[in-house]
Amino acid sequence: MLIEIDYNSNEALYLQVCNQIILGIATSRLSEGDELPSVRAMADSIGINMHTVNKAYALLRQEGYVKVDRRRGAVIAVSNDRIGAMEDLKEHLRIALARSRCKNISREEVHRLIDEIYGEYDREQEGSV
Amino acid sequence: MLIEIDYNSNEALYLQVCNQIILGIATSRLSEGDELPSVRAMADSIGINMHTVNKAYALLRQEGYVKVDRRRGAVIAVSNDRIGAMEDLKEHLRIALARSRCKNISREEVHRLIDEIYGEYDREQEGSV
DNA sequence: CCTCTGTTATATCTATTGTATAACAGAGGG
DNA sequence: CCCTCTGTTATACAATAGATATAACAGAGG
Repeated sequence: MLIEIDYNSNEALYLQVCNQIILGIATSRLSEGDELPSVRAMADSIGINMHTVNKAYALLRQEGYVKVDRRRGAVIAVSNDRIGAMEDLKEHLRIALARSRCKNISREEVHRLIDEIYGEYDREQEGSV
Repeated sequence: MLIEIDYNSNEALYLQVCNQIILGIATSRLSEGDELPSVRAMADSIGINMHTVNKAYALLRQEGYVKVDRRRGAVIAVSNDRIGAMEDLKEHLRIALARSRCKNISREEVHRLIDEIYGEYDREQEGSV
């Protein structure tokens, strides 16, 4: 899977890598059991340091998106800790929705936006694998 | 309005201040025209440095939640740049929903969560002012 | 004039981020 | 058995962000 780094973004490099892989899983461009490139290969291909990729992989493992074999490297393996994920999402939404509520974005508009994003996920899903 | 700092959080102090004020506006504990304490008074009351509060206020101004008079200090004044707010929300949701989708949280559950959070906003709204 | 406001300029310290070089242990292939 | 690849760890270094501290400035008002 292609990872693209935005150097103009104020988001840390290792988080960009992390998030793009999670997006890859959500859109089924990456599936359970798929192997990620080695930290060195990934670092080479996107032109950043090995340790930065290693930090991203370690975070992905900690958050339950990959498991790591000594030989196979990082393998997509999503743990289903639904309760924790639900709490994390709620905490994020609490502040994100507060911002949009201040800006007069209605609950219905948020619902529509959710559906729109899920639509994007499904659309990307078809053109892959 | 009472601001509470969580020193165990990994969120920056100035962001905690910023977010709690935005939550205050969303729940109508703060209303258009209300004056925030001066940066020095706020810093004193929550036990942090003046510059940290100043950074929070500057960010609130930049994101369009307050205006600043030389004499009155920071005053709640929400700009309604709906388009920008919508884009920001979408960008945040794209990655947040990807995470929850990986953890098998359904679109319907997200919709329910949205309503639940809006319920919290409305409930807090009644017991204030 | 004195006081309060946000703002700015320094300086200092710590933590985070990113890069760099190097080495280690385990697993597999020739 | 050796060579190579894997993640992992240990350093070191530079740059940036976060938080504190002291100090001063200009504007507005009593």
